[in-house]
Amino acid sequence: MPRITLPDGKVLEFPQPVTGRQVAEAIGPGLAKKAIGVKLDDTEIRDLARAIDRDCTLKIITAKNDDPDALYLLRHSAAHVLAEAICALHPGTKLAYGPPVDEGFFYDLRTPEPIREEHFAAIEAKMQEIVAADRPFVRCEFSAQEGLARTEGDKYKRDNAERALAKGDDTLSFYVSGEPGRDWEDLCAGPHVPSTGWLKASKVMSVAGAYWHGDQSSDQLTRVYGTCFADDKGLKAHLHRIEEAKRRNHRKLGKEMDLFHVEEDNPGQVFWHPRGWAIYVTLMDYMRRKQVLNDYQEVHTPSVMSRVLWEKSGHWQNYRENMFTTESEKRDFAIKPMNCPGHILLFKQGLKSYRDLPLRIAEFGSCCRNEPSGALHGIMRVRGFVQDDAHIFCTEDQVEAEVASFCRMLTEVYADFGFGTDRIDIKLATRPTPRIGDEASWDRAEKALGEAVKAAGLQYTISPGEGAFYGPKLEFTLVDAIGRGWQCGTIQLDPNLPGKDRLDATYVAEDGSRKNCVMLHRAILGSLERFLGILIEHFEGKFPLWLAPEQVRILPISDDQMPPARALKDRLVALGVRATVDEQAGQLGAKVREARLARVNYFAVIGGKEAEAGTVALQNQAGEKLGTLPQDEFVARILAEIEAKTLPASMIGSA
RNA sequence: GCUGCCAUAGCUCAGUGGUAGAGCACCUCCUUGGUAAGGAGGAGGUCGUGGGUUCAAGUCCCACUGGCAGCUCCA
Repeated sequence: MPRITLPDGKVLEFPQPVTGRQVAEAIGPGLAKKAIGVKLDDTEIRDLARAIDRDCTLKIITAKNDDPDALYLLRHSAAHVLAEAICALHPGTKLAYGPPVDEGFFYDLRTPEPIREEHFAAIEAKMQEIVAADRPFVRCEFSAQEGLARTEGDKYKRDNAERALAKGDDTLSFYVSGEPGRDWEDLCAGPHVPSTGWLKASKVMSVAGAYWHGDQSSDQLTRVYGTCFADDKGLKAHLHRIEEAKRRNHRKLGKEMDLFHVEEDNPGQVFWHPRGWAIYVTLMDYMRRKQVLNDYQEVHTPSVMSRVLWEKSGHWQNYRENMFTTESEKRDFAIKPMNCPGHILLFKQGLKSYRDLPLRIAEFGSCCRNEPSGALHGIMRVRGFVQDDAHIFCTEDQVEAEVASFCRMLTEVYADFGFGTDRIDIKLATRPTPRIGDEASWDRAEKALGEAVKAAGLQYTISPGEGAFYGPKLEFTLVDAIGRGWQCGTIQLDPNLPGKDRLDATYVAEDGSRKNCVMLHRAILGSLERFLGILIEHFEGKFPLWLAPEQVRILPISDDQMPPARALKDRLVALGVRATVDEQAGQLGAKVREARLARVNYFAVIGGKEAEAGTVALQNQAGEKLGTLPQDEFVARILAEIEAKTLPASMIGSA
């Protein structure tokens, strides 16, 4: 006698097991028509046609672009349609695995001939046929034995089936797209939408290689990516977002705006051009100021350190293949991939008292990591980079307060770049396996981090098992202007590295005894290179004034205004403003066009009238004409806007 | 690192086995102008590198390097 509780708290009672569809019908026929599945107890998504025989809470899932559960169902089902289409067009195709993912779904399979982009149109046409036929997804359940028999000779599906059984399932389910025995079927746990007709807004996106179970030594499969939305509108919006991402690509804008380049013979290391470096330095100066205000002390430690030190820190044993090494007079050295060992050595100079703690040591640490070539990506993932790194040496009792104050500093910083708390996603990564340390200290550590986030007035979710082997960590992900997430900030509790067995960082406690401190590894921007890449994409190269590489360009109308134009530029430069004069001969229209394309924030026109009156005619990057104003007023306005770190009008408010 | 795709002028790209092209940028000259392109001329290339097929290779084949996408990785 299932008692079913609806999201609004209403309870429906049924005399016998019911299907999701029957529940929907009981609520209303309109809803039943729109329903594509149900979610039980907020955890289990099920087919509409499956019977429910227990008490539960239930949500009817309808096809909506903003409901992750709906997208899950649609995409999982679309993966079947894709696979069926490929099987039809490429006989002999072996199916492996086809789950929904963040932006859509994929299907891993092995085809007799390689699938290429030129096949997409045919695959999509076939998919549309299947969708138009509006065939039902029919769940067929078999006993373990019968199910296994059905996968006989099919390496991948057999393996999937065995894994499902090993996991504890006692039956195996297949989904038929249509009529059992006649139409295409696939071993699949489900769930699926009621019929293929729901999958109108599907598209094949790309093709890539993948390995069976992600194992490089295993079979190479073809992974075909697709996506699916509730309707055309959702699909179009998605395709538009992809176009947006292309337009904002930092590699493209970096070239276009002359910010940096990477040499073909030196992959993974950035050559910063004057304009890019101007932003970089601004970022660094800004963080330096923030750190001072938050009681950090800036230091600088060596880039190359002896193997002896890396052995003590454990990096030589555990991180070797990611380090660039060198040698001198028969001794091995490594370029630092991290700053923590150096900071501990620095901490250990002189005797530290409990009165010195917490001690916050910051460094714009230039690190090199020998990343695999395939991982490199523009300036986002490089082999040489600088972190806004700092280590907080403290006692276990001080951890919570330190983490809370870090959270406050971090939200202030992010807000200055236009990421308000609604654009920060916080995860608490908890104890992994394997790990070191006893359960009680993990309990305390995880609790301290969680409480600290709350104390800072923020919310977090748990990321189970994702902590470092030595301690839990918080990870801060920024959501950019087009909704993409970028993990930047982090704070990790580490009792290991400063511990007795590693670098042994101690202080004299109140009772005169020596105690080991714990340390917090923390960064807000992460890698400056990567953060700048994120900013380029977030702002589409149209930086807020305080960050912009060229803040003001002065446009004289003719050579006669060159002297006053240069004088105004010199005045601005002396005040720390990044200002230039367009010295080219040419018409004003051309100069305005170039200034806008170069994403200069403000351009100040000086013609005969302005020169005489000591004014400028002002326009901004967006093309808004801001009128004619006295030069004094203009200068004051620029300085005020830099000081206020005003964000571009288009970036204010959340998306 | 693995798989697939890609590599032509500073940039964006065309060139489908038979004499290397366009637009923009650059240089020179003319033009001194009022808010998104004034005009004329010029220079610019070992077609990523190395091998092979061919009478002939930017074009076809192989390897390497780099880039892109995905995988994997990110103690």
